[in-house]
Amino acid sequence: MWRNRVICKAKGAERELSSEKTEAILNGAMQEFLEHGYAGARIDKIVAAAGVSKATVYRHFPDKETLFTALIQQIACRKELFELQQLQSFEEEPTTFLKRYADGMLDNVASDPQILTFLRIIIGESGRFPELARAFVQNIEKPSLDFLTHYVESHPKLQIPAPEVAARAFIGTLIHFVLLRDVLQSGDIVPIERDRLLDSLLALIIHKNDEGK
Amino acid sequence: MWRNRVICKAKGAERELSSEKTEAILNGAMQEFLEHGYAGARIDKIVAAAGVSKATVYRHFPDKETLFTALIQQIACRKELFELQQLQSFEEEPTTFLKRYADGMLDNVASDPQILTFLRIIIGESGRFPELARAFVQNIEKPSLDFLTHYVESHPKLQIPAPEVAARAFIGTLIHFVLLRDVLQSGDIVPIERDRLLDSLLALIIHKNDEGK
DNA sequence: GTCTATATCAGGATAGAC
DNA sequence: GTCTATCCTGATATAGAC
Repeated sequence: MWRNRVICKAKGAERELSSEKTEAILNGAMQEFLEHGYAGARIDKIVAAAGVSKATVYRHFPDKETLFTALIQQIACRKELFELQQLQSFEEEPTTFLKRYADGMLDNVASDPQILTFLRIIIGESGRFPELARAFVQNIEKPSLDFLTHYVESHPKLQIPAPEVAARAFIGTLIHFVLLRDVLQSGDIVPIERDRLLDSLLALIIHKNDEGK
Repeated sequence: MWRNRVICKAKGAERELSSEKTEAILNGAMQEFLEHGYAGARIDKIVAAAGVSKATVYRHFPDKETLFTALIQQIACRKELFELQQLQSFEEEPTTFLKRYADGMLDNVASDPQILTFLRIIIGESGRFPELARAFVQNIEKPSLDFLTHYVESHPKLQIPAPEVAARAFIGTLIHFVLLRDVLQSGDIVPIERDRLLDSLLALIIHKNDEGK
């Protein structure tokens, strides 16, 4: 079980005015920011979606940028959205577990439109909002890498020479696949059968080149 | 010089009014769009950077969106920017060649701020401009994947069971590394020594688990 | 074809009543 | 603390002279 002390302090997140309206504002902001990005988002729309007045928004958040930052930080801290079942049982075959892990990523995470939009924003705004990108890596990417590294390193049935790199190759290949297929919507341009990718990838990682399966 | 028979047809790109001004406009647009994204870019700034009047811009491009599309498509067609030396000599050791290929990606591509910004835009706007994302995959990603697949598949010294997957694992791991380190600027959060990553990655791909190098 | 000048309007942010 | 009504800057896009 992986309890990660998390960096999740948005500029105005500690303040709690009337947390009811704050919730409504953040909900409305979520739709608008995720759909149109930072610059493309319109405060009017957020106001309409939240069902509050514009002045109320500005009483809770000093400006658009702070609201955006608070929202994205909040999402980046909700690890449940991304977290895959990390209950490792060492009795289970590594391939079975890793396959299920990949399935979770490809089926749950990558098929959720909101998550895809969130990824687009995090990456797209990473030049202007590096803190948000870093919070994402800290809270989402790093725990996954650490977990997988620890898994392949300590599973009794595995003898991986470089666990850290194996974890990166595993996740990197999956992320790249999701990027091409789901984020960039170009799966048909570089097609590959999903199960073939997974099986061969696991063979690479697990390093059983002579397995007769 | 860029004559690419490629899927590179922006809405108004075939028209050539006075290609001198067009060039200037696109140059100005490049700076502004890459720096601020689509919605954040200001036509006034483009006009100033290009040294033309606003009316001239609108005589060459019907609207902001068309200008943006034409620009990004144009960049996505300039494969030289991304293309790594793909001169395979089969006399060379595969590890040597692949190492150099990775070096090119990590040192040239990923260290060019303009390319990083371009990647942020392509991904960030892929929800609203899927054609641009697809042009990028078609012109940049697919050729790389095809080339590497062909390479590992036909090199006499290699016996890769699943060349397509090996190519994806190789590129995917590198892209993921670049994404974390350069795009998201979080290399310090998930640190890994670059040469260790490359060497171990190559060992994984080449599948020489018992090599005594 | 290109410019100057302008129409038009929408965006973020605020004043002041309640 | 929340609303209505408003300010004002700055944006895209166009009209009309040269």
